[in-house]
Amino acid sequence: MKDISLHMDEYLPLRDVVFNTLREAILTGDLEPGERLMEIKLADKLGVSRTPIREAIRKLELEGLVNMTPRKGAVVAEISKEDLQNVLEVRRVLEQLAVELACKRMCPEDEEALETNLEVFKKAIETNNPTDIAKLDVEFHDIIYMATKNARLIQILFNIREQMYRYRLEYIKDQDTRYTVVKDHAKIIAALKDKKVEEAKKIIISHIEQQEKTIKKNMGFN
Amino acid sequence: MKDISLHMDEYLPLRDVVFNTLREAILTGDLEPGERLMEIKLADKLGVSRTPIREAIRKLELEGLVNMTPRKGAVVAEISKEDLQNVLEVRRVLEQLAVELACKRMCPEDEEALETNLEVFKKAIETNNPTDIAKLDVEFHDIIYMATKNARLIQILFNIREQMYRYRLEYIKDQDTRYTVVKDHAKIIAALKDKKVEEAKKIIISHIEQQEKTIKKNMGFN
DNA sequence: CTGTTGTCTCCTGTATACAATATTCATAAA
DNA sequence: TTTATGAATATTGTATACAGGAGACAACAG
Repeated sequence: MKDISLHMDEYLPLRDVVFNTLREAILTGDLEPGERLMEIKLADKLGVSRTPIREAIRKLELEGLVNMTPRKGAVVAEISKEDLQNVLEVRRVLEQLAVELACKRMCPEDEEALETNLEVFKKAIETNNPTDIAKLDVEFHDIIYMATKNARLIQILFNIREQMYRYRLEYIKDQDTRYTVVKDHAKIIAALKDKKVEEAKKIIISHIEQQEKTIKKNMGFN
Repeated sequence: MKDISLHMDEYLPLRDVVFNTLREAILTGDLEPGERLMEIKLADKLGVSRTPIREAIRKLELEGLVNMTPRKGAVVAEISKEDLQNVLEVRRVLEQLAVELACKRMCPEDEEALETNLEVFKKAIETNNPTDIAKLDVEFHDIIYMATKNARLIQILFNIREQMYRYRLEYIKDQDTRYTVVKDHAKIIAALKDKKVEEAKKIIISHIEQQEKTIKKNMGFN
Protein backbone atom coordinates (compact mmCIF):
# COMPACT_ATOMS: atom_id res chain seq x y z
CA MET A 1 0.00 0.00 0.00
CA LYS A 2 1.44 3.32 -1.06
CA ASP A 3 1.26 6.49 0.97
CA ILE A 4 -2.04 7.89 -0.19
CA SER A 5 -2.55 9.74 3.07
CA LEU A 6 -2.74 13.25 1.75
CA HIS A 7 -2.24 15.20 4.91
CA MET A 8 -4.73 13.45 7.12
CA ASP A 9 -3.61 15.85 9.82
CA GLU A 10 -4.91 18.67 7.69
CA TYR A 11 -8.03 18.89 9.76
CA LEU A 12 -7.88 20.81 12.99
CA PRO A 13 -10.77 20.95 15.44
CA LEU A 14 -12.15 24.45 15.79
CA ARG A 15 -11.07 24.54 19.41
CA ASP A 16 -7.46 24.26 18.26
CA VAL A 17 -7.88 26.89 15.60
CA VAL A 18 -9.37 29.18 18.21
CA PHE A 19 -6.66 28.24 20.68
CA ASN A 20 -3.91 29.12 18.21
CA THR A 21 -5.62 32.33 17.20
CA LEU A 22 -6.07 33.52 20.75
CA ARG A 23 -2.57 32.48 21.76
CA GLU A 24 -1.10 34.36 18.86
CA ALA A 25 -3.18 37.39 19.74
CA ILE A 26 -1.98 37.31 23.33
CA LEU A 27 1.67 36.76 22.46
CA THR A 28 1.74 39.57 19.93
CA GLY A 29 -0.04 41.86 22.34
CA ASP A 30 -3.10 42.11 20.15
CA LEU A 31 -5.00 41.10 23.24
CA GLU A 32 -3.57 43.18 26.04
CA PRO A 33 -2.72 42.04 29.54
CA GLY A 34 -5.71 42.46 31.80
CA GLU A 35 -8.17 42.44 28.93
CA ARG A 36 -11.27 40.34 29.48
CA LEU A 37 -11.96 37.41 27.21
CA MET A 38 -15.68 37.33 26.71
CA GLU A 39 -17.01 34.19 25.14
CA ILE A 40 -19.85 35.61 23.08
CA LYS A 41 -17.77 38.47 21.79
CA LEU A 42 -14.98 36.15 20.73
CA ALA A 43 -17.45 33.68 19.28
CA ASP A 44 -19.02 36.37 17.12
CA LYS A 45 -15.68 37.76 16.07
CA LEU A 46 -14.31 34.36 15.07
CA GLY A 47 -17.58 33.15 13.61
CA VAL A 48 -17.94 30.06 15.81
CA SER A 49 -20.09 29.10 18.77
CA ARG A 50 -19.13 29.45 22.39
CA THR A 51 -18.17 25.81 22.82
CA PRO A 52 -14.84 25.84 20.99
CA ILE A 53 -14.05 29.20 22.57
CA ARG A 54 -14.54 27.80 26.03
CA GLU A 55 -12.37 24.79 25.37
CA ALA A 56 -9.64 26.98 23.94
CA ILE A 57 -9.74 29.20 27.00
CA ARG A 58 -9.32 26.16 29.25
CA LYS A 59 -6.14 25.35 27.41
CA LEU A 60 -4.87 28.91 27.56
CA GLU A 61 -5.47 28.79 31.28
CA LEU A 62 -3.26 25.73 31.67
CA GLU A 63 -0.62 27.40 29.51
CA GLY A 64 -0.62 30.31 31.89
CA LEU A 65 -1.63 32.86 29.30
CA VAL A 66 -4.96 33.67 30.91
CA ASN A 67 -6.23 33.73 34.46
CA MET A 68 -9.71 32.49 35.26
CA THR A 69 -12.04 33.33 38.09
CA PRO A 70 -15.08 31.08 38.39
CA ARG A 71 -18.28 32.78 37.24
CA LYS A 72 -16.37 35.87 36.26
CA GLY A 73 -14.47 34.71 33.26
CA ALA A 74 -10.96 34.88 31.90
CA VAL A 75 -8.55 37.76 31.57
CA VAL A 76 -5.26 37.91 29.70
CA ALA A 77 -2.45 37.24 32.18
CA GLU A 78 -0.38 40.24 33.20
CA ILE A 79 3.31 40.32 32.49
CA SER A 80 5.38 41.49 35.39
CA LYS A 81 9.02 41.78 36.24
CA GLU A 82 8.59 39.19 38.99
CA ASP A 83 7.03 36.72 36.63
CA LEU A 84 9.81 37.22 34.12
CA GLN A 85 12.32 36.53 36.88
CA ASN A 86 10.46 33.38 37.83
CA VAL A 87 10.29 32.08 34.30
CA LEU A 88 13.95 32.81 33.72
CA GLU A 89 15.01 31.03 36.90
CA VAL A 90 13.31 27.90 35.68
CA ARG A 91 14.46 28.35 32.14
CA ARG A 92 18.08 28.65 33.18
CA VAL A 93 18.27 25.20 34.72
CA LEU A 94 16.16 23.53 32.05
CA GLU A 95 18.22 24.94 29.22
CA GLN A 96 21.30 23.65 30.97
CA LEU A 97 19.71 20.25 31.28
CA ALA A 98 18.82 20.44 27.63
CA VAL A 99 22.39 21.02 26.44
CA GLU A 100 23.62 18.38 28.83
CA LEU A 101 21.26 15.79 27.42
CA ALA A 102 21.81 17.02 23.89
CA CYS A 103 25.52 16.51 24.38
CA LYS A 104 24.90 12.92 25.36
CA ARG A 105 22.29 12.05 22.79
CA MET A 106 22.85 14.23 19.77
CA CYS A 107 22.97 12.37 16.49
CA PRO A 108 24.74 13.52 13.29
CA GLU A 109 21.53 14.85 11.78
CA ASP A 110 21.04 17.14 14.76
CA GLU A 111 24.57 18.48 14.38
CA GLU A 112 24.00 19.13 10.75
CA ALA A 113 20.74 20.90 11.43
CA LEU A 114 22.44 23.19 13.92
CA GLU A 115 25.14 24.17 11.49
CA THR A 116 22.70 24.78 8.67
CA ASN A 117 20.68 26.95 10.99
CA LEU A 118 23.71 29.00 11.92
CA GLU A 119 24.53 29.72 8.29
CA VAL A 120 21.02 30.80 7.47
CA PHE A 121 20.94 32.86 10.65
CA LYS A 122 24.01 34.79 9.54
CA LYS A 123 22.40 35.55 6.22
CA ALA A 124 19.19 36.70 7.87
CA ILE A 125 21.18 39.17 9.92
CA GLU A 126 22.81 40.54 6.77
CA THR A 127 19.46 41.08 5.13
CA ASN A 128 18.12 42.43 8.42
CA ASN A 129 14.81 40.59 8.45
CA PRO A 130 13.55 40.61 12.03
CA THR A 131 10.87 38.00 11.51
CA ASP A 132 13.33 35.54 10.00
CA ILE A 133 15.88 36.23 12.69
CA ALA A 134 13.40 35.50 15.44
CA LYS A 135 12.21 32.36 13.71
CA LEU A 136 15.72 31.06 13.22
CA ASP A 137 16.73 31.74 16.77
CA VAL A 138 13.71 29.76 17.91
CA GLU A 139 14.60 26.99 15.52
CA PHE A 140 18.16 26.82 16.83
CA HIS A 141 16.96 26.11 20.31
CA ASP A 142 14.33 23.75 19.01
CA ILE A 143 16.99 21.59 17.46
CA ILE A 144 18.79 21.35 20.79
CA TYR A 145 15.57 20.56 22.58
CA MET A 146 14.76 17.80 20.17
CA ALA A 147 18.25 16.36 20.51
CA THR A 148 17.54 15.70 24.18
CA LYS A 149 15.04 13.00 23.17
CA ASN A 150 13.13 13.85 26.33
CA ALA A 151 9.51 14.56 25.45
CA ARG A 152 8.70 15.93 28.88
CA LEU A 153 11.57 18.38 28.87
CA ILE A 154 10.70 19.44 25.36
CA GLN A 155 7.11 20.10 26.31
CA ILE A 156 8.05 22.26 29.29
CA LEU A 157 10.67 24.19 27.34
CA PHE A 158 8.18 24.85 24.58
CA ASN A 159 5.74 26.16 27.11
CA ILE A 160 8.35 28.37 28.71
CA ARG A 161 9.35 29.75 25.37
CA GLU A 162 5.74 30.56 24.74
CA GLN A 163 5.75 32.65 27.87
CA MET A 164 9.01 34.27 26.85
CA TYR A 165 7.56 35.24 23.52
CA ARG A 166 5.69 38.05 25.15
CA TYR A 167 9.05 39.58 25.99
CA ARG A 168 11.02 38.14 23.13
CA LEU A 169 9.57 40.35 20.43
CA GLU A 170 11.04 43.29 22.27
CA TYR A 171 14.31 41.52 22.66
CA ILE A 172 14.81 40.68 19.04
CA LYS A 173 14.38 44.25 17.95
CA ASP A 174 17.58 45.15 19.74
CA GLN A 175 20.28 45.52 17.09
CA ASP A 176 23.33 45.35 19.31
CA THR A 177 22.74 41.84 20.54
CA ARG A 178 22.39 40.12 17.21
CA TYR A 179 26.03 39.48 16.63
CA THR A 180 26.43 38.28 20.18
CA VAL A 181 23.67 35.78 19.52
CA VAL A 182 25.42 34.43 16.47
CA LYS A 183 28.67 34.07 18.35
CA ASP A 184 26.92 32.30 21.18
CA HIS A 185 25.25 29.89 18.82
CA ALA A 186 28.55 29.08 17.15
CA LYS A 187 30.20 28.47 20.51
CA ILE A 188 27.37 26.22 21.63
CA ILE A 189 27.62 24.13 18.51
CA ALA A 190 31.36 23.73 18.97
CA ALA A 191 30.97 22.70 22.59
CA LEU A 192 28.25 20.22 21.76
CA LYS A 193 30.33 18.65 19.05
CA ASP A 194 33.31 18.28 21.37
CA LYS A 195 31.04 16.94 24.08
CA LYS A 196 32.20 19.65 26.43
CA VAL A 197 29.14 19.67 28.65
CA GLU A 198 30.27 22.24 31.19
CA GLU A 199 31.45 24.57 28.48
CA ALA A 200 28.15 24.35 26.65
CA LYS A 201 26.24 24.99 29.86
CA LYS A 202 28.29 28.07 30.59
CA ILE A 203 27.53 29.54 27.20
CA ILE A 204 23.86 28.80 27.47
CA ILE A 205 23.72 30.53 30.82
CA SER A 206 25.42 33.64 29.52
CA HIS A 207 23.19 33.48 26.45
CA ILE A 208 20.12 33.55 28.66
CA GLU A 209 21.53 36.21 30.93
CA GLN A 210 22.25 38.36 27.93
CA GLN A 211 18.65 37.98 26.81
CA GLU A 212 17.49 38.77 30.30
CA LYS A 213 19.41 42.03 30.36
CA THR A 214 18.18 43.06 26.96
CA ILE A 215 14.59 42.28 27.75
CA LYS A 216 14.72 44.17 31.00
CA LYS A 217 16.35 47.11 29.30
CA ASN A 218 13.78 47.19 26.54
CA MET A 219 10.81 46.78 28.84
CA GLY A 220 12.01 49.22 31.43
CA PHE A 221 12.26 46.59 34.19
CA ASN A 222 14.99 47.83 36.45
CA MET B 1 -16.35 44.07 60.22
CA LYS B 2 -15.66 40.58 61.54
CA ASP B 3 -14.73 37.59 59.43
CA ILE B 4 -18.11 36.21 58.53
CA SER B 5 -16.91 34.84 55.22
CA LEU B 6 -17.98 31.23 55.59
CA HIS B 7 -16.07 29.42 52.92
CA MET B 8 -16.78 31.51 49.89
CA ASP B 9 -14.48 29.17 47.98
CA GLU B 10 -16.87 26.33 48.77
CA TYR B 11 -18.27 26.41 45.28
CA LEU B 12 -16.44 24.56 42.54
CA PRO B 13 -17.56 24.51 38.92
CA LEU B 14 -18.60 21.06 37.80
CA ARG B 15 -15.74 20.93 35.33
CA ASP B 16 -13.33 21.13 38.24
CA VAL B 17 -15.16 18.51 40.22
CA VAL B 18 -15.05 16.24 37.19
CA PHE B 19 -11.42 17.11 36.59
CA ASN B 20 -10.44 16.19 40.12
CA THR B 21 -12.48 13.02 40.01
CA LEU B 22 -10.97 11.83 36.76
CA ARG B 23 -7.47 12.80 37.80
CA GLU B 24 -7.82 10.89 41.03
CA ALA B 25 -9.14 7.90 39.12
CA ILE B 26 -6.20 7.97 36.74
CA LEU B 27 -3.59 8.44 39.44
CA THR B 28 -4.92 5.63 41.57
CA GLY B 29 -5.16 3.39 38.58
CA ASP B 30 -8.91 3.18 38.77
CA LEU B 31 -8.84 4.22 35.14
CA GLU B 32 -6.16 2.13 33.53
CA PRO B 33 -3.53 3.29 31.07
CA GLY B 34 -4.83 2.94 27.53
CA GLU B 35 -8.44 2.99 28.62
CA ARG B 36 -10.72 5.14 26.52
CA LEU B 37 -12.47 8.07 28.10
CA MET B 38 -15.88 8.26 26.49
CA GLU B 39 -17.80 11.41 27.15
CA ILE B 40 -21.32 10.06 27.32
CA LYS B 41 -20.32 7.14 29.50
CA LEU B 42 -18.52 9.41 31.92
CA ALA B 43 -21.34 11.94 31.84
CA ASP B 44 -23.87 9.28 32.75
CA LYS B 45 -21.67 7.81 35.43
CA LEU B 46 -21.00 11.17 37.08
CA GLY B 47 -24.52 12.45 36.52
CA VAL B 48 -23.57 15.54 34.56
CA SER B 49 -23.76 16.58 30.93
CA ARG B 50 -20.98 16.21 28.38
CA THR B 51 -19.90 19.83 28.59
CA PRO B 52 -18.08 19.72 31.94
CA ILE B 53 -16.64 16.33 30.99
CA ARG B 54 -15.15 17.75 27.83
CA GLU B 55 -13.63 20.72 29.59
CA ALA B 56 -12.15 18.47 32.25
CA ILE B 57 -10.61 16.25 29.58
CA ARG B 58 -8.99 19.29 27.95
CA LYS B 59 -7.30 20.03 31.23
CA LEU B 60 -6.20 16.44 31.73
CA GLU B 61 -4.70 16.58 28.28
CA LEU B 62 -2.57 19.59 29.14
CA GLU B 63 -1.54 17.90 32.38
CA GLY B 64 -0.31 14.97 30.35
CA LEU B 65 -2.61 12.45 31.97
CA VAL B 66 -4.55 11.68 28.80
CA ASN B 67 -3.71 11.65 25.13
CA MET B 68 -6.18 12.97 22.60
CA THR B 69 -6.65 12.21 18.96
CA PRO B 70 -9.05 14.51 17.11
CA ARG B 71 -12.36 12.85 16.39
CA LYS B 72 -11.31 9.71 18.15
CA GLY B 73 -11.31 10.85 21.71
CA ALA B 74 -9.10 10.61 24.74
CA VAL B 75 -7.28 7.68 26.27
CA VAL B 76 -5.52 7.45 29.60
CA ALA B 77 -1.80 8.06 29.04
CA GLU B 78 0.42 5.03 29.25
CA ILE B 79 3.15 4.85 31.85
CA SER B 80 6.43 3.61 30.52
CA LYS B 81 9.95 3.24 31.78
CA GLU B 82 11.11 5.83 29.26
CA ASP B 83 8.57 8.33 30.40
CA LEU B 84 9.52 7.78 34.01
CA GLN B 85 13.15 8.42 33.08
CA ASN B 86 12.17 11.59 31.27
CA VAL B 87 10.13 12.91 34.15
CA LEU B 88 12.88 12.12 36.61
CA GLU B 89 15.53 13.86 34.54
CA VAL B 90 13.50 17.03 34.67
CA ARG B 91 12.52 16.58 38.25
CA ARG B 92 16.10 16.20 39.35
CA VAL B 93 17.18 19.64 38.18
CA LEU B 94 14.00 21.37 39.27
CA GLU B 95 14.15 19.93 42.78
CA GLN B 96 17.71 21.16 42.98
CA LEU B 97 16.61 24.57 41.87
CA ALA B 98 13.87 24.44 44.47
CA VAL B 99 16.20 23.79 47.39
CA GLU B 100 18.61 26.40 46.08
CA LEU B 101 15.90 29.05 45.97
CA ALA B 102 14.41 27.84 49.22
CA CYS B 103 17.81 28.28 50.83
CA LYS B 104 17.90 31.87 49.70
CA ARG B 105 14.33 32.82 50.43
CA MET B 106 13.10 30.66 53.25
CA CYS B 107 11.44 32.55 56.06
CA PRO B 108 11.16 31.42 59.71
CA GLU B 109 7.62 30.17 59.22
CA ASP B 110 8.78 27.85 56.45
CA GLU B 111 11.50 26.44 58.70
CA GLU B 112 9.03 25.86 61.44
CA ALA B 113 6.63 24.14 59.09
CA LEU B 114 9.36 21.78 57.92
CA GLU B 115 10.28 20.79 61.44
CA THR B 116 6.70 20.26 62.46
CA ASN B 117 6.20 18.11 59.40
CA LEU B 118 9.20 15.98 60.29
CA GLU B 119 7.89 15.30 63.77
CA VAL B 120 4.47 14.29 62.55
CA PHE B 121 6.08 12.18 59.86
CA LYS B 122 8.02 10.22 62.46
CA LYS B 123 4.84 9.52 64.36
CA ALA B 124 3.03 8.41 61.23
CA ILE B 125 5.74 5.87 60.59
CA GLU B 126 5.35 4.52 64.11
CA THR B 127 1.64 4.06 63.66
CA ASN B 128 2.25 2.71 60.18
CA ASN B 129 -0.43 4.61 58.33
CA PRO B 130 0.46 4.54 54.64
CA THR B 131 -2.00 7.23 53.61
CA ASP B 132 -0.71 9.64 56.23
CA ILE B 133 2.88 8.87 55.36
CA ALA B 134 2.34 9.62 51.70
CA LYS B 135 0.47 12.80 52.51
CA LEU B 136 3.18 14.05 54.84
CA ASP B 137 5.93 13.30 52.41
CA VAL B 138 4.09 15.33 49.80
CA GLU B 139 3.58 18.11 52.30
CA PHE B 140 7.27 18.20 53.14
CA HIS B 141 8.21 18.89 49.58
CA ASP B 142 5.33 21.32 49.21
CA ILE B 143 6.77 23.43 51.98
CA ILE B 144 10.10 23.59 50.19
CA TYR B 145 8.40 24.43 46.91
CA MET B 146 6.46 27.23 48.51
CA ALA B 147 9.60 28.60 50.13
CA THR B 148 11.04 29.23 46.66
CA LYS B 149 8.43 31.99 46.17
CA ASN B 150 8.53 31.15 42.47
CA ALA B 151 5.01 30.50 41.25
CA ARG B 152 6.16 29.12 37.91
CA LEU B 153 8.51 26.63 39.48
CA ILE B 154 5.86 25.61 41.95
CA GLN B 155 3.36 25.00 39.20
CA ILE B 156 5.71 22.79 37.20
CA LEU B 157 6.83 20.84 40.25
CA PHE B 158 3.22 20.24 41.21
CA ASN B 159 2.53 18.95 37.75
CA ILE B 160 5.54 16.68 37.84
CA ARG B 161 4.55 15.31 41.17
CA GLU B 162 1.16 14.58 39.73
CA GLN B 163 2.82 12.46 37.10
CA MET B 164 4.97 10.78 39.73
CA TYR B 165 1.95 9.87 41.74
CA ARG B 166 1.20 7.12 39.34
CA TYR B 167 4.40 5.49 40.47
CA ARG B 168 4.55 6.90 43.93
CA LEU B 169 1.81 4.82 45.44
CA GLU B 170 3.96 1.84 44.73
CA TYR B 171 6.94 3.57 46.19
CA ILE B 172 5.42 4.44 49.47
CA LYS B 173 4.34 0.89 50.17
CA ASP B 174 7.95 -0.13 50.40
CA GLN B 175 8.75 -0.52 54.10
CA ASP B 176 12.53 -0.44 53.89
CA THR B 177 12.79 3.05 52.51
CA ARG B 178 10.74 4.83 55.12
CA TYR B 179 13.48 5.38 57.59
CA THR B 180 15.78 6.54 54.84
CA VAL B 181 13.17 9.11 53.90
CA VAL B 182 12.99 10.44 57.43
CA LYS B 183 16.76 10.72 57.62
CA ASP B 184 16.88 12.50 54.28
CA HIS B 185 14.24 14.97 55.36
CA ALA B 186 16.12 15.74 58.56
CA LYS B 187 19.34 16.28 56.63
CA ILE B 188 17.64 18.57 54.14
CA ILE B 189 16.19 20.69 56.91
CA ALA B 190 19.59 21.02 58.55
CA ALA B 191 21.25 22.00 55.30
CA LEU B 192 18.56 24.56 54.51
CA LYS B 193 18.87 26.14 57.94
CA ASP B 194 22.64 26.40 57.62
CA LYS B 195 22.25 27.78 54.09
CA LYS B 196 24.47 25.02 52.76
CA VAL B 197 23.10 25.01 49.23
CA GLU B 198 25.35 22.39 47.71
CA GLU B 199 24.85 20.07 50.63
CA ALA B 200 21.08 20.37 50.36
CA LYS B 201 21.19 19.73 46.63
CA LYS B 202 23.26 16.61 47.13
CA ILE B 203 20.77 15.19 49.56
CA ILE B 204 17.84 16.00 47.33
CA ILE B 205 19.52 14.21 44.45
CA SER B 206 20.17 11.09 46.45
CA HIS B 207 16.64 11.33 47.81
CA ILE B 208 15.26 11.29 44.29
CA GLU B 209 17.62 8.59 43.14
CA GLN B 210 16.54 6.46 46.04
CA GLN B 211 12.94 6.91 45.00
CA GLU B 212 13.85 6.13 41.45
CA LYS B 213 15.42 2.83 42.41
CA THR B 214 12.52 1.84 44.58
CA ILE B 215 9.96 2.70 41.96
CA LYS B 216 11.80 0.78 39.30
CA LYS B 217 12.15 -2.20 41.60
CA ASN B 218 8.49 -2.17 42.48
CA MET B 219 7.29 -1.71 38.94
CA GLY B 220 9.66 -4.20 37.41
CA PHE B 221 11.40 -1.60 35.26
CA ASN B 222 14.90 -2.89 34.83
C1' DC C 1 -25.07 63.27 50.81
C1' DT C 2 -24.25 58.47 51.75
C1' DG C 3 -25.37 53.90 51.95
C1' DT C 4 -28.68 50.13 51.04
C1' DT C 5 -31.60 47.46 48.32
C1' DG C 6 -33.86 45.83 44.36
C1' DT C 7 -34.00 45.25 39.52
C1' DC C 8 -32.07 44.74 35.11
C1' DT C 9 -28.67 43.21 32.09
C1' DC C 10 -24.70 40.72 30.93
C1' DC C 11 -22.03 36.84 31.30
C1' DT C 12 -20.75 32.30 32.55
C1' DG C 13 -22.21 27.36 33.78
C1' DT C 14 -24.58 23.49 32.24
C1' DA C 15 -27.56 20.76 29.40
C1' DT C 16 -29.12 19.29 25.13
C1' DA C 17 -29.80 19.08 20.16
C1' DC C 18 -27.92 18.44 15.77
C1' DA C 19 -23.99 17.46 12.42
C1' DA C 20 -20.04 15.05 10.95
C1' DT C 21 -16.88 11.49 11.37
C1' DA C 22 -15.15 7.00 12.88
C1' DT C 23 -15.95 2.24 13.99
C1' DT C 24 -18.07 -2.09 13.74
C1' DC C 25 -20.05 -5.87 11.85
C1' DA C 26 -22.41 -8.30 8.51
C1' DT C 27 -22.55 -9.51 3.81
C1' DA C 28 -20.80 -10.47 -0.59
C1' DA C 29 -17.17 -11.22 -3.91
C1' DA C 30 -12.66 -13.20 -5.12
C1' DT D 1 -11.06 -18.44 3.75
C1' DT D 2 -9.95 -13.84 3.11
C1' DT D 3 -10.73 -9.34 1.74
C1' DA D 4 -13.92 -5.43 0.23
C1' DT D 5 -17.79 -2.91 0.93
C1' DG D 6 -21.42 -0.58 2.89
C1' DA D 7 -25.00 0.21 6.14
C1' DA D 8 -25.87 0.67 11.09
C1' DT D 9 -24.19 2.46 15.23
C1' DA D 10 -21.41 4.79 18.35
C1' DT D 11 -18.77 8.81 19.44
C1' DT D 12 -16.91 13.19 18.90
C1' DG D 13 -17.51 18.16 17.13
C1' DT D 14 -20.28 22.21 17.17
C1' DA D 15 -24.25 25.10 18.02
C1' DT D 16 -27.81 26.62 20.81
C1' DA D 17 -31.01 26.97 24.75
C1' DC D 18 -31.82 27.77 29.35
C1' DA D 19 -30.59 28.71 34.32
C1' DG D 20 -28.24 31.22 37.73
C1' DG D 21 -24.67 34.35 39.56
C1' DA D 22 -22.23 38.98 39.31
C1' DG D 23 -22.05 43.72 38.38
C1' DA D 24 -24.27 48.28 37.30
C1' DC D 25 -27.32 51.54 38.33
C1' DA D 26 -31.25 53.84 39.95
C1' DA D 27 -34.60 54.58 43.58
C1' DC D 28 -35.16 55.17 48.21
C1' DA D 29 -34.18 55.46 53.28
C1' DG D 30 -31.37 57.37 56.72
